[in-house]
Amino acid sequence: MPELPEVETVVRELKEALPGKIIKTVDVLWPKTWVARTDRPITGQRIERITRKGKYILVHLNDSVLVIHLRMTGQLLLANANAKADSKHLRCRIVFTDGSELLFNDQRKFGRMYHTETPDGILSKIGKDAFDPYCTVDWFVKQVSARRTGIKSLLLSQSVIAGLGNIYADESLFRAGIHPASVCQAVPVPRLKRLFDEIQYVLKFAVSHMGSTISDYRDAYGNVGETQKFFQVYQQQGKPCPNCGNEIQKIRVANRGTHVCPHCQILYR
DNA sequence: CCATGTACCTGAAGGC
DNA sequence: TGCCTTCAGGTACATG
Repeated sequence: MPELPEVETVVRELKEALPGKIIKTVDVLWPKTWVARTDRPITGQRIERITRKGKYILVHLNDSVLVIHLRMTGQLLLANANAKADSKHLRCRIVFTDGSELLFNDQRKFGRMYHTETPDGILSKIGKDAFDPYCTVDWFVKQVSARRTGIKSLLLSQSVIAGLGNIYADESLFRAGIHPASVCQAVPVPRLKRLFDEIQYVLKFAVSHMGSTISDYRDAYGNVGETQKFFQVYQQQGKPCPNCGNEIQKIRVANRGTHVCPHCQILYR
């Protein structure tokens, strides 16, 4: 489900609602959801601030950090809002001393909440967040042009740019005119620069439209996103390409469903 | 280093 | 109706 724009939308809402709250209790309803990597008690801790790197949400407490990944179907919902707990898929409930709650729903149970003192152990495995000021076009080109892997595979790996998933990788590659199965090293530098710009555009556009809802994604207030109304290739197979009118194809790249216009997107190998 | 397959899970959709 | 297969926004890990 959630890629950078969806996670960013939730983070912006949590930033408004959570700082200052004190954790009273944590109820874990599906044990694998909660990964304790510290012995420090979470109860009694105060929320200082909320940050994000790639698709990870960091809830900074006064004495530890809660690192959350929503994976495919995770939802963080602020109770007391118009969002109600979907009790069937509720995996974790954090209750605050003021009576409000943060609920973690997750139909497929892939999502995780890591309680740790050292979030770097998790975050150092991924590259730079797409919106990190140090994630520049020159840095991106240098990283990508040195690799021999497939371009879509690299974008999905989070190892260079963190935040893209299947939707925005397909949309960015389409806008840049690069076939997803292209080999990184073979893509001309001007094309890579274009790709960097399109990634920035696609992600910012999606943030400004509150992310995409295919089925499960909801923001912290239970609202759906709007970006799915603007997809150019994702789930548009069989429809005409907005550029050339040829049919959008659905193929398999990096073992993922991949949407492509074979006419507009050049295969570099 | 890289590609591929599998595992983790539930549920919707399509074929028969 | 029901049974079976496939697929889904993500990532970690094992195996060549």
